[in-house]
Amino acid sequence: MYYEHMPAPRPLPLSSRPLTNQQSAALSPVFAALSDPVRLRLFDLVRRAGTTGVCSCDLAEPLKRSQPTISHHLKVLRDAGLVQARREGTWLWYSVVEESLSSVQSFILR
Amino acid sequence: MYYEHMPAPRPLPLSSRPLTNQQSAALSPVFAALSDPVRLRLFDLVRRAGTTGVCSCDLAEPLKRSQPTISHHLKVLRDAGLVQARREGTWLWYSVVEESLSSVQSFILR
DNA sequence: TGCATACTTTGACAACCGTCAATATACAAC
DNA sequence: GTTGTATATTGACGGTTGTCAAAGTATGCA
Repeated sequence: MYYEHMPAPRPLPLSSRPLTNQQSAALSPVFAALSDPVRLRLFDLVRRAGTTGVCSCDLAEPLKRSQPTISHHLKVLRDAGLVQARREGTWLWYSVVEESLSSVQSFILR
Repeated sequence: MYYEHMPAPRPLPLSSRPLTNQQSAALSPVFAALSDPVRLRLFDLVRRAGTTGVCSCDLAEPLKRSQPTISHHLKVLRDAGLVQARREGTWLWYSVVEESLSSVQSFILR
């Protein structure tokens, strides 16, 4: 029940304090990692591979980029904490880090 | 009720098709607009101003950047469709574009 | 017309980014 | 060891980005 003299609920659950310098400095690299179209598709392909993961050698061809370029982009995604690699013999299996997008999600709903 | 010969439901609601070239090209500018720490705080400040909006002149001081730099960042956010400006006399009132983060949200839940 | 305020554009600079060829490293099999 | 495959690193290239000072544009007011 509502009383007119009470404040109306906010339409969005905005956080009570502005984003701090540290918060934005921690969050922006995640956005930066996803700011390149090739990396977006790369992340999507890795995510589709699920827990099994995907071999980096299978990523260069669909993205039409050289092997060093794919390796570079995977490093950016790794440094941002979005994907991880597990070695199995000669191969590296890439998979997404679960909950790695939670900071982005929190910012959207902030 | 489950039958063993039926496929188990996926743990995440992954889209059935990989991200296309066009989709990633449309999405990456939004991430790019949020890939700078100053712009993240800028967007946050504008969002806090709600439908009233905020005057650009009140944004330079808290972010410790020159007025042309703030103007540049606001243009990036505008070009990405994240914020909009409404003129009122000499002032420009900036406010967020509602639902502008829905594409990011869709990608996260993809 | 002139002046003041709010904001944008221009131009310049260093730093960073995406890309690839070449090279290097890691691992497996022989 | 050597050879082959998978991946990473280096180095270089043009292009982009964040920043500010300076100049330009737009609006309001006298």
